[in-house]
Amino acid sequence: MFGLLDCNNFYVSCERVFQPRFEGRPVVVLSNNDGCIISRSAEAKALGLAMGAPYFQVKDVLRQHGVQVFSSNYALYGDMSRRVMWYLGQVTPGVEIYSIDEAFLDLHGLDQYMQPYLGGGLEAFAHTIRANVKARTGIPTCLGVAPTKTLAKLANRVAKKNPDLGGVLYLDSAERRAWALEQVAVSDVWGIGRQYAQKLTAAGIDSAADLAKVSEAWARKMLGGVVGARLVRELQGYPCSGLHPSEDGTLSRQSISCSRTFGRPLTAHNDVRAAVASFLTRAAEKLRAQGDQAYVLTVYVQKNRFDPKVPPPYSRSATLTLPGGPSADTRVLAQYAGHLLSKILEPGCTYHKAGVVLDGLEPPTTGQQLGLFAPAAPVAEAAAKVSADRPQLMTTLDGLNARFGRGTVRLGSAVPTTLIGGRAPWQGQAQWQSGAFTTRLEDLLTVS
DNA sequence: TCTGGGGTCCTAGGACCC
DNA sequence: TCTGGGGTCCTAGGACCC
Repeated sequence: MFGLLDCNNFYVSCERVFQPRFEGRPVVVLSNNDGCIISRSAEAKALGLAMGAPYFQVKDVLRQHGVQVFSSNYALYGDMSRRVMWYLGQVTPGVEIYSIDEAFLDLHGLDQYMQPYLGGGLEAFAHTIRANVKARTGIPTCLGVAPTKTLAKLANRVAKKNPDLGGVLYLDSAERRAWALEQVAVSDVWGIGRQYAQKLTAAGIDSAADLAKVSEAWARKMLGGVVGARLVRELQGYPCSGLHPSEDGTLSRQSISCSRTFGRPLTAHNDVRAAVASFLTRAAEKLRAQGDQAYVLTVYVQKNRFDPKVPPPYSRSATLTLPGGPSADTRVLAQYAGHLLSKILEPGCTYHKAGVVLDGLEPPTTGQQLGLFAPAAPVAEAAAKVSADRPQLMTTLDGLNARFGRGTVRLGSAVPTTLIGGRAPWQGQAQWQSGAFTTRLEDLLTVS
């Protein structure tokens, strides 16, 4: 059996843990740059506020109903997430962290085992987990338990929609499974997005139960090949995907990116360059934190796609397989990024957003291979020289930034040449950010 | 004026090889 | 001029996820 534990309205719940006066009131959390709504309390949902709604379009509604607005505070959410995941790791044989607020649990063989302890077996165990997460972290959750991941997701969803279930649904019998499948619209099945939902309803497939009845060939044809076939099999109760435990409570990525919409449109290439250098710095930090090097680097810039005066294409990108071999050195990566950027920046263009992506991630190879396949290109030569010089520098830099705060020590190229209101020109708004209650000493709550 | 950010997996098609 | 079958690797793009 698989469990799927999902935190309810996670970001809103995190804010409420530290400011309980917002309990029972409508609350929303906004995306970066205070752009759109990314988390809503039940009360906010009841007001008709949609997920992803742009703030500027709904701000009157927010004000009218006295909705409490927060800018996103990832230092807080990330830390709360680690606490939840850590606890799950203590009580189950395997945890796959699926996202900041969701985890699959390995519950195989636990039903019999739990019976003598909890009487009700797995179902009672699920209730215990949920209660303990709430008691230890303050975060409310729902837990679906079923023979496949897809059914566990579905069970979780049904548990969320039916408060009488007490936050847990265990699909242990064919009858319960059939009932649960009837409750869920096909568009709400895990793996069915907008495009597929449209195709399916056009074909008269409206519920998850309908989808569970289609033939494999039909699923392959309509739902993107093998993915669709697996999805239907999983709905029928045959597992097609196992649990991939997250080692020591962290997630290891196959690609790492960092991108931002700028706080204001940027025209000066120097500003865009500094922004990209700072995004690259962040991406390289994440790369080293997971103990990898990157072999492939992509840089992209975007114009404003919402501006009718700007013709497509909105985005230009350039990708490079590092000629000097994989690297985790910010200086090396930044040099290549600057080079890639020169290929895609156009004079007189106004940019809205930029980003970097690191791919081809692998652990550092032992031994010195520098220079062996040394490329002739001047950029590569310069880059190789840089990384050979003081190889410990990145470790030192990460140590300093961990101790004294992110950005304490930076590359010169990532430092903005001008500041606007004390911030770099690419940094956005975060008008309503709460404190880093759990990770910054100055923000600790005081109890009087 | 203001519209997020970070991921995964799969398929198709081209280049190249024997 | 006609003309095979299989394999690998890479990239671009689509669809989906939270």
